[in-house]
Amino acid sequence: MKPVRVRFAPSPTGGLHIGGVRTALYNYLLAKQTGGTFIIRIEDTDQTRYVEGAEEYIIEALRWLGIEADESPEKGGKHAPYRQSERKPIYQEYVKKLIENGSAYYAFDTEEELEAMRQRLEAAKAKNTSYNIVSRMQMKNSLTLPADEVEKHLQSGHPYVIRLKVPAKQTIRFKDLIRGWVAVESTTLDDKVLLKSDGMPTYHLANVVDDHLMEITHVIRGEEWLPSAPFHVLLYQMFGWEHPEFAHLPLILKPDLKDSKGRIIQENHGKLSKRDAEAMGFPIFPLTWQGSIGYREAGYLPEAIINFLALLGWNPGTNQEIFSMQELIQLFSVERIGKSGSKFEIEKAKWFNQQYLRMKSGKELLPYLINGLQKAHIPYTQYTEEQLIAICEVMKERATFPDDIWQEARYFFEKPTSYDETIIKQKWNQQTCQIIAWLKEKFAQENDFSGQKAKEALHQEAEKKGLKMGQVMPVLRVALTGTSAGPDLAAIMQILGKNEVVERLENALKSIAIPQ
RNA sequence: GCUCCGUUCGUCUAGGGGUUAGGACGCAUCCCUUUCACGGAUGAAACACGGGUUCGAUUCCCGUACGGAGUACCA
Repeated sequence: MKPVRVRFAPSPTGGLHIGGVRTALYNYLLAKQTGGTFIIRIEDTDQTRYVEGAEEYIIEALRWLGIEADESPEKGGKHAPYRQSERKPIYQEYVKKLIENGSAYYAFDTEEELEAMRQRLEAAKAKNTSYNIVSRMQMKNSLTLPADEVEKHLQSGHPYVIRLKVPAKQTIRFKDLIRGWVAVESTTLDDKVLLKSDGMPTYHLANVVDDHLMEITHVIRGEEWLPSAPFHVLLYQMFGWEHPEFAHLPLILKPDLKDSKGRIIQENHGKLSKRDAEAMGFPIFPLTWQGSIGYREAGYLPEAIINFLALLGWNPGTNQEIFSMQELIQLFSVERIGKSGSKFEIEKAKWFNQQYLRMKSGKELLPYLINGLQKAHIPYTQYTEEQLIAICEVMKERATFPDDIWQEARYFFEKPTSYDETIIKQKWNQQTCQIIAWLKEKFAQENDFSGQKAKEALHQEAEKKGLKMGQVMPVLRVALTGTSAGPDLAAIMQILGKNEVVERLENALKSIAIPQ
């Protein structure tokens, strides 16, 4: 495939929605695969919705995920500026061409007049209540007003918009890379506003002009744009330009509400929204944004998010599930994107997270551990770096998130304050107590303590006393950690070290009463 | 309402005129294990419906139902 030029064009109206991330990802993958160019363009033509910091946030969020632009407002590029608000004169220049060739016209109607028109048409039970080929002849615009009056309005600074003059009886066809041929009758289209009264372009104008000027070859965007694609095709036609390829991505849908067993409590439909995500307890933004926790802060790894998102609507046709960004770049293809929306099931994302967590070495996990401990104000200076790495190694198999490493094993950092009652009731007795006491003495005298040796010693002693491992190991575990579950005891003792082990055994012997 | 789009296990999906309809997540059972987790094995679980076309349709065509998106001087 020839090198493509694609763009991700968000509005800086808030945090970057996870659906937007997937759109950016697909664009990025195609660009990198073809040796093409991935552009970030900021669509900030609605000044009323502009949010301070949103643009920086979007760039930073994509960067965290490993999606870096080749051309962007930050980086620049041969088609700068990449912020639409800075391109205002360009749109005005181009829309003039449309006026000149009769493809667009001035409209002077006030908001009240537009509302009146809608109500009139609704009352008349009209099928189409929009400003269109029929209704425009009743309105105040350069099609109905005499030329001199139009001129007068324009000169006097009377507010106006420029509207697209949708042609009569034309079938607009275009081929969508995902959906195939889409056809719409021009009669059903309305005369969209191209230039707003504040002189800013609407999405439709800005998008077409910029995509053409920036030599975009493939427009890959969400399905919510499919209904307006005919307008864009029309605009390309009117400008006398060839339109880029279109690919409209299926939507990401909200998941059903489920209980802990995965049974559906409530079936949900519709586009995933921030509200839904927050109500169901999973992030919607990559990074925390204005109090809404991000995937990063919730403990998701960027590789996992990328992998999960890549497979939400696309698949390579094989049974492979785990993909690095490099593999995705190699394997991605627009043809293999599905047509229907995908429900966003966070359980699968967690599974990916677990997979990627396990692939990391203890050393790679160390910063996550330290960060988590610091945040929770849990002291850890009693351990060397090697010991902390060993904790990561031993815990990562049973963790989904980095914080699980210490949350599932607090006993590494704090001596047990209570002991699992079930185990105590079942196995804490005269005999096992004796063994623990014996072990304590033995370890205390040991010069060359090791977890493995300690475990073996226990093994032998238990055998001598005619006890099974199943009777004595849980007792040792509960004495050492207070819990009944966790990693191999030899590993735990190794990390804890001789003194700590002896001390904890002593504490246990003192504080646990033998049940009657 | 109108326009456009869609529909394979609960979910993400593979497949495609003749298949025991495949995989993954989740769920269940068993094995491994001192335990939890990991791992392994097994299981329950799907072609929305109705008409065509055809020797044969889940696959192709047409309807219906259901779902979604759009319908702003928002993107």
